[in-house]
Formats: sequence, C-alpha cells, structure tokens
Amino acid sequence: MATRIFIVDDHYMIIEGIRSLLQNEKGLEWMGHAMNATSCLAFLQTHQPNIILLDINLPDISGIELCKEIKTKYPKIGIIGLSSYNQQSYINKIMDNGASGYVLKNATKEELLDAIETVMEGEKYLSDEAALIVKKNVGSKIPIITRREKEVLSLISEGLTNNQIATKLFISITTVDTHRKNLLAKFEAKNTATLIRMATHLEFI
Amino acid sequence: MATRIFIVDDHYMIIEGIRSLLQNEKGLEWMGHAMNATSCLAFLQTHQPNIILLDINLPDISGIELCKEIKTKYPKIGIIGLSSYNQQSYINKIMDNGASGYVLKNATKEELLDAIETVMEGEKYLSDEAALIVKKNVGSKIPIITRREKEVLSLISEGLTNNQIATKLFISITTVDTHRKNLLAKFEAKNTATLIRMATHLEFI
DNA sequence: TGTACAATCCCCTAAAAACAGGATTTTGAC
DNA sequence: GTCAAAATCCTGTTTTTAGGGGATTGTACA
Repeated sequence: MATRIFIVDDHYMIIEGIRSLLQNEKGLEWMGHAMNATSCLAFLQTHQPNIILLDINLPDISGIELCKEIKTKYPKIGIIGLSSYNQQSYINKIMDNGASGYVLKNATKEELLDAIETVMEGEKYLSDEAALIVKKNVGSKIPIITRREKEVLSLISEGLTNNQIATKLFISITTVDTHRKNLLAKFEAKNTATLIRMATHLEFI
Repeated sequence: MATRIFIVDDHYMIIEGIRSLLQNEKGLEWMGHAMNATSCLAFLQTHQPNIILLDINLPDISGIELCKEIKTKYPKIGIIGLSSYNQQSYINKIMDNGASGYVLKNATKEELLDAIETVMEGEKYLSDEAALIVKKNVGSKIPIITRREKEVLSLISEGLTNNQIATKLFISITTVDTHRKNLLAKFEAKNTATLIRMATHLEFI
C-alpha cells in the first residue's frame, strides 16, 4: 500500500516544491495540503494520511501545538517537522511534542524520502544538519527560569537598567540584581550580551 | 523572445516549488538556480538572465548586498526580491538597493507571473501583502554596518568584553569602544541588551 | 583632488553590571 | 504544617559600559 502524504505549510512555493519532489515517487500518494492548522484538522476528520509534513510556523496556531493535537487525536500518523531554521529549540520542542522526524527546508529529495521511509518504519529521523545541531548542543540545556526571572529578562532585553526595572516592578534594585545574577547562572552566560543572545535563540524573548 | 529566469535561494524546496510553478509557462525560460551569492555571480559571468528571483537570506552574503552588486555590474537584469515570513522589514532595503519587485514566498503562481511580467515591462512590482507590510512597517529601519562592526558585534554577542575583543583583533580597547558606540548609534539601541536583541532579530548574528 | 567613510587611536567621567557572600519573607505543593 | 523554592532585600568591591569630546590614517569614488 502506498504511503499517504499530507503537507501543512502556509508557503505556496514550499508546497509546490515538495509536491514536485514527491509527486512521481513510487509508493507515495499525495493527499494534498493545508495552509493552516484549522483546515488541517478539518481534513483529518475525513482522511487518514500516514505521514504529515508539518511546518513549524503556521499563521493560526504554531506547528508545535498542532503536532501535539494531532498526536493526541491520531497517534498513528507520523509527523515530520519542517522548518527553515535548524535551531535546537525548534527541534527539541517538536520532537518532544510527538514528532517522529525533523527536516530542513533546504533538504534534498533524497533526504526527504529517507525521512519518510524511516518514519514509516517506526523510527525517528533527524536530517544530517539537524542531528549535527543537536550533537553540537549536547549539554547545552534549556534553563528553567521562574515567572519573575522571565519578566526581568524581558525588561533587560528592552534596554531597561536595573534601576528602571526596579521602579517598574516596585522592587528594590538589589532584588533585580539578584534575579539578574540567577539568570546569568541559569543560562551559564558570562554577561548580558550572551544572556540576551541565548535567550533570543531559545525563544525566551 | 522568452524571458530568461534565474533563481537564487538556499532552500531546495523553494527552488523546486518555483521551478514547478514556472516550468511549463509559455514565454519563460528556466535557466536554473544558485544556492549562494558566490555561485550566482559566477553564473552571471557567462549567462544573462532577464529576471533574477533573489532570496534575501543567503548563506554567504545577504541578498541585499548581492542585489546591489548585480545591479552595479548588470543594470539590465530585473531583480525580484523573495522573502520568507519574518523578514518583512527587508522589503524597503532591497527595493532601495535596486530591486524592481518583491514577492512573498507564499505567493501564488498568478502573483509570481504578474510580478515577472510587470518587472519585464520596466515597472516596479510589490505583492499585495508586501505592499501592506511596507505600509505597516514604516519607520522600521535596518542599519548598515561595516565589516569591522559586524565582527565586533559578533564577538560582543559571544560574551567577550572590550578588552578581550581588543586582544583578539589586535587593536586597542578604545577602538573597540568606538565600534561599540557606533553600533549602538546605528541600531539606536540604549545598551548592549537592546543591541543584541535587535541584531539577533534582524539576523545580523 | 576633494570628500566621504572606514578604521584606527586617545582622554575623561559617570553609570551600570558583574562578582562575592550573605539574609529574610512569601508562596505553593505535598 | 512542613519544606523547598521563589522572591525579596542587604553591604560591599571591581570591572565593564556608556557617553562626551576629540584626532589621524588610508582608501575608494566621482
């Protein structure tokens, strides 16, 4: 039986690109596409693909949320995350939410087919580049920060000084300083520059 | 004579998508693609397309830089900027650097053909969405920074202090300080935190 | 042959952040 | 009700950045 493929992406050219790549492949059945989460879920009420290629950035809800929802409702469907960015945070997030694979949008036809095949066999697939990123960042954990710390972090990134943050949050400067110290420690950052860069890349901001 | 189309994008699926959309169109000749600026410039030494579809995010130099360079060397070539979702603020920049059009990557075939036709007629084209975004984002400037500034910016983001940067680049601390001041001024940032956040979001880092 | 700009260097002061090493009070979960 | 974590506050010192004002060299370009 042919592997039924469905794709969710809001970029017309990506949809066309993947369709062009996969259309004439034997053993694959192109089921079509959805350009947002809502119409994807609507489609799944009446159709059952084997594999969904799922973009992480969607106009309505994020691909990561959608992945979770699909996996809850239809655990049998294999989901392969699709993104332009080979960022650890994305990869981790979608894999943690039930995805079976992750492929970059600059992947070749071979990689894509490889991913589909691997996932159909019940295994997990990470593209070479994605795997490299994960490998590179082994040990670089995603810090767990508190509500208050997140608030302070956000204000730091907006350019406020400890003094200004203290006034804004009705707390003492020394408290802000302590939060700041804890943030630096949790992110294992040397200074504000590294802190903000890491926080941005990990999407804390 | 057919309109010769060339595309520069580092995303394989986008290349395939556009090829799939345009391949069978009458009056268009598909010349192929480049996946970075260097090979694009190499290609142009021996070939002369009418239209280049140019992605703004390239692995080597930015599409904006490349646009400027192409326009200087080959003023006759019409350039249509291509953007993925989050870089809307680049529209102004590439148009200022000689591009004749701007199309989002979720454009339909009709929009794409419309853009090509319009640019071939010597006029400028902005997709509806792009035009809307330009209207929305009036005032969001993208700073132009020098090679050295970029280098310093990068080292700042890695957590190095002025002192360490000076040592690394074999220059005086005061020079690093000056570059830093200029960066803050160009980004209109109050401090390092804002600078790094803006630079990250604008993909300078 | 100007002129603009990049890159380099200098002085000075004030402000802010980083680092060290504490402590107390809320708050939430069990 | 206990216990741990979070949030609050403190006193210090040292380092780094921010901001103000300059200047000189070299190069590219028109």
